[in-house]
Amino acid sequence: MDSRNHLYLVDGSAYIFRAYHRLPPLTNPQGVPVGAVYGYTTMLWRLAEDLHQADGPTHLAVILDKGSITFRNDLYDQYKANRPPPPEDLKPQFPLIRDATRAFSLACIEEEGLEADDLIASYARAATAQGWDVTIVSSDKDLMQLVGQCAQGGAGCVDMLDTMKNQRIGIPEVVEKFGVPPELVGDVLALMGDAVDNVPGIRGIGPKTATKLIQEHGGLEQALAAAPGMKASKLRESLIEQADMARLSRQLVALKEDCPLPVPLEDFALGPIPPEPLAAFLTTHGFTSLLRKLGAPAPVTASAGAGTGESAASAPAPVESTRQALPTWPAIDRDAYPCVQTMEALQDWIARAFAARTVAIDTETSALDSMRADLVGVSLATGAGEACYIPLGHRGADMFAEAPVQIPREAALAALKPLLESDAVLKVGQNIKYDLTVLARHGIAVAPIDDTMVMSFCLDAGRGETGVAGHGMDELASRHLGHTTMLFKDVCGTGKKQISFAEVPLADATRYAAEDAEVTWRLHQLFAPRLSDEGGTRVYQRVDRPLVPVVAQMERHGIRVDREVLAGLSSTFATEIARLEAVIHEKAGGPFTIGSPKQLGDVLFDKLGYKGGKKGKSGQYSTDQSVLETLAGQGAEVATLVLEWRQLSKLKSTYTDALQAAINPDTGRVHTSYSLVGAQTGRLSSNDPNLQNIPIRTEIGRQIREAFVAEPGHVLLSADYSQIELRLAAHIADVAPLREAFEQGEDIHARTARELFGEVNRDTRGRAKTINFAILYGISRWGLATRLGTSADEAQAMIDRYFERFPGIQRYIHETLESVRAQGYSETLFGRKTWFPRINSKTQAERQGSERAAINAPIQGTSADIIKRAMARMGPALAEAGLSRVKMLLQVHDELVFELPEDDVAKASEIIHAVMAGAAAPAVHLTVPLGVEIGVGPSWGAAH
DNA sequence: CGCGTCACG
DNA sequence: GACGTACGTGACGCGC
Repeated sequence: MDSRNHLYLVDGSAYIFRAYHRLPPLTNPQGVPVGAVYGYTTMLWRLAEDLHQADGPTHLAVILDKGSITFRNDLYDQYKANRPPPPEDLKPQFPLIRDATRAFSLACIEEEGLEADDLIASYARAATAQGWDVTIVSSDKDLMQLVGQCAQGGAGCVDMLDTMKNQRIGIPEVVEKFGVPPELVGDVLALMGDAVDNVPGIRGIGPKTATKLIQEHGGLEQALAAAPGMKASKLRESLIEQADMARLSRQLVALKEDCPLPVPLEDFALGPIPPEPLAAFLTTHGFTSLLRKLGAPAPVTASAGAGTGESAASAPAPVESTRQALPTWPAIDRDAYPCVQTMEALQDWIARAFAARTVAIDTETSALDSMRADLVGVSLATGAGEACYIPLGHRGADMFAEAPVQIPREAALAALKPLLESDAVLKVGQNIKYDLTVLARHGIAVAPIDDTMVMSFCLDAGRGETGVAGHGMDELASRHLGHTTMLFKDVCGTGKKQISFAEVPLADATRYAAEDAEVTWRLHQLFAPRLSDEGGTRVYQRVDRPLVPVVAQMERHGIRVDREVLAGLSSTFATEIARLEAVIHEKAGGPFTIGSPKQLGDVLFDKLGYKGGKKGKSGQYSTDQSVLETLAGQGAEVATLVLEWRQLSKLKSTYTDALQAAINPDTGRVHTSYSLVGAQTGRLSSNDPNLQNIPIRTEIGRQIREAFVAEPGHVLLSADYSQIELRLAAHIADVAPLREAFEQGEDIHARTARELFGEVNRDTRGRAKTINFAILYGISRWGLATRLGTSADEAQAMIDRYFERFPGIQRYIHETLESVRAQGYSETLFGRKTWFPRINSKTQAERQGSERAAINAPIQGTSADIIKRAMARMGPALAEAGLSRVKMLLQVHDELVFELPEDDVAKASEIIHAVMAGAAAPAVHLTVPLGVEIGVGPSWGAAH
């Protein structure tokens, strides 16, 4: 047993910010928000529990920030100037953090003019100098500079503990994160800067480049000194020009290790924790299950609700039950998984899965495209530490090596099929749509299913510091399980040396694949109760989960694309592009790369001397469409030519060339992949290729839609919601005149024009249309002014007029923002949440951006919910009408595209119309009708 | 890899 | 008073 002293330094301020964002907005019995306090309290509890462990704390102190002005502001007045003020419902929690610390009878240190980081650094140094070990409880990257410090004979060691991820951070973890040892972390930070603390760094250098430079040169000063000798580049210039900024940044990120210590180290010694003050604190705030653990009787009244406004049907459990229920699993041991190579072993696992009733599955394949990938193996997980890998298509490492022993693929799949199709066993996957598609190609219809990626999306859309919380497995494992997964590149490598999963040795493949299944299983255990506690059940169960197999089937159907039509367009475009290029070069007085905005800007504004060039932040002239149109309006023919060149280049490279390459050789069709978690509002997104942005607005682009065709004897049917977002705005904001107009089937923009201007003509209708859209997108007078070509004052007058005629809109905007500011998220009519972590940002642009997005999200999101409900119902409705030959192929936000036999058109139109128009009911009764327009034709173009 | 640009709803 | 910001996406080419 180690008798050395071990000091724990808790970075309290950083912790509560993270706890605040991760935990639901709980309140104590007095109605005071305590979500972050609760998280903090449980963290202290867990640390206190380690008190008797061999490696546990002998001394502990909580370090807090005090005030906001520190010596760093003397170095750089902009330091932390971008920091948003804490959210309103976090502010009252700060003093409670001190209360909580005192309740545990622990030391709490804060000093004016010093950041918590500096106090931590100074205490860490003092402690290690005396030979103590130190653990810093934080995940702050600045503090990673302190890790290690094991140097001078017998002195103590420093590591970090991220309690949220339950992860120890030692030298290897720091090297993994920064690519350099702790003593060089400050140099990397100085180059990359830090947007949150407003440390400038060097513009254009991010984490990758910063790490590379420090690795190569061994330090900041060395890198700066080497700059003049580098080959001419933007990077070289930046390093030379901004060297002083980098040096300033280096000072800002340096930790002050010689602060006077306000309280001597010895005073942090831990003894048994006196229960009385703690019990009183827990009682006051209604932390009942911790009270129970303490052995005190829980008061009956102390159950604080989550206060999310959910209906009684999904009444939240008592305050901390969600967190308290966190299972205590053993750490993931990826070396312990069996590789299933015999039929007997496989049958054993199938039996276990039937008994468990829930099995996580993951398929391993040879490619990312689920329509082209070959199945290489399947992994299963039935519990913590219970996972296996079943190799099915592994090869030898090279042409001379024998393939490893495997169950023949078809035999194994035949054995798995009853399990995967059994109603009695829930199959859980991370992005299970992929596995559904792969297995469907082998005749297996996997059901019923849950998807941890989609569950995460229903819980946490928009969450996370960047505003975009990832929902990928590696990120979820790290965030929720504190586990760092093996990465695909760890087993297959990257770039030229990348190998197919089929060539991975079975031992590695088993570690990787079975771990993924186990992680998925664990995530499912966490997410299922969270969904019911946090009110996400409704939208997950009723909207997104049913959609998964539907979308998988749409992807599998794909759409027929006529290669000849595309090739013809490509060649026409190529000729015209070449002609334009010649003329443009002639007018420019010499050749240049038209596709380079940089070169084009120089040609237009420097060489040809046109006026009106504006350089942006990057020092480059803007040459976007609006700029070129302005020039063209002033008679610059070259601008017109460039616009034409741009249009054709775009169409050729993005569509007519790329779509030909996207035709699947096996099916002869194009299969997009939809992301169910791509858009924060709940919309789908489409990729590889994106079939949601096929041209339609210009005649020349529209020709591309002619290439999307039906099979012989069939037609394409396009059904789209007309003005769905405006209709929803009229319903949600209760705008009587707009509702009435929709009921009467009036032209909605004309009606708006009549309300705003008193008369309807081409001009007023156009302006009204612009304003209607501005409302949906979250209005700003400047934005509207730009679109209308008027002054901001006139735009403001227009907005005032709009609010006056449609007071419901103003009320909606006000109430939506109030609610998002207080709760942190918006909600659609069907209960889908979108989080806006920057809604209270101090940076105006950031805050206003969030506000506009928050105004738009309930409308765009409700529209997304409605079409998703229609999609989920479409298959059964068509089947019931005997229309099983009708296939749904595409979704483009407010449009569905079907392929069907010509004979089915009349009957199918009726069903499709009914399903789409009625998709909100019965969950939501809309006070406006949903209009659906249907078109039919031999091609997508003709169906519009 | 970051940026500018542009295709869609 | 200014921010050449109206919301949400994905893909391409350029230049490093």
